[in-house]
Amino acid sequence: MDGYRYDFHVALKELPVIRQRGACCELPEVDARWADRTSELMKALADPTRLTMMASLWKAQAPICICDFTAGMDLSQPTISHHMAKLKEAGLVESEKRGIWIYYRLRTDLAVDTRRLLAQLIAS
Amino acid sequence: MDGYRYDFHVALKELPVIRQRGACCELPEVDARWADRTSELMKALADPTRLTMMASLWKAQAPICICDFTAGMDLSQPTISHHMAKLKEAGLVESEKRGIWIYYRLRTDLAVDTRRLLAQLIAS
DNA sequence: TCCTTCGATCGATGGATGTCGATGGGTCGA
DNA sequence: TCGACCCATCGACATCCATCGATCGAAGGA
Repeated sequence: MDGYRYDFHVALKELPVIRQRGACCELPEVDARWADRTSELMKALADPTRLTMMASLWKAQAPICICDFTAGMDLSQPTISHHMAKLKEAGLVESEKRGIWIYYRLRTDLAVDTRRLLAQLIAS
Repeated sequence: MDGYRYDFHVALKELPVIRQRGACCELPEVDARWADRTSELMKALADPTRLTMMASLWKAQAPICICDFTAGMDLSQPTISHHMAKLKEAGLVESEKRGIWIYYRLRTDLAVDTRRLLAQLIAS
């Protein structure tokens, strides 16, 4: 690990900071747009139903008819539709109509970062 | 890429499924406990303030006094405290008192998966 | 042309969540 | 001992969100 940085296991007593009451220190720079964008992605994944949908699509590596989710998950059809719409709005999935059925799949143009994140998430 | 799996770019017309009205197909198995546990983690990260806190702690690689967050972020002191409590409840950070100050840092015993996830998230 | 199935949308509802002011306990310098 | 500072907690409030029943348009078989 980089010797110029503190290790995770650094003890508090080794802190080189001399505190004064009423005086605070600088924080590392964090891009606000990154935080907003990333929190939107996290919100899209912050639900067990949507996570299950994403994992199913990831594992299937193929489009899945939404009727299969409706039949296989213990939720009403409007709720399933609502969750899938959220995933679509977040840019994670896309849909295609085929007769009376609508198939969903992972966006084929997912960002590499996003795909790596999903791999990390679902493989764990 | 693994030839035994469908590529992400598989076209819908190549689907080997013959649909019948009223009949649905099986979904890939997804562990419900995984979904619940992971969604809790996503919830903890589904807020720009908390993401900024996590990124700060990650980048600093050192404990940070919560007074620095209170001074540096445009939110009230109770709100900052509330968000940090959420991160703590999610098992992402730990705290230690030092005089009148309280320092937070990433949990030293973070799961490897969780740490990899954070690295993936914050590096992007 | 009817009737069934599929799936999105609407409206309502109960619960979760982000935010803040007020308060109180803890710590330490004067 | 007193006052200033740090920070968690509480209560209140507005907003967001997951869920469902009802409804409607689209597609296609009978």
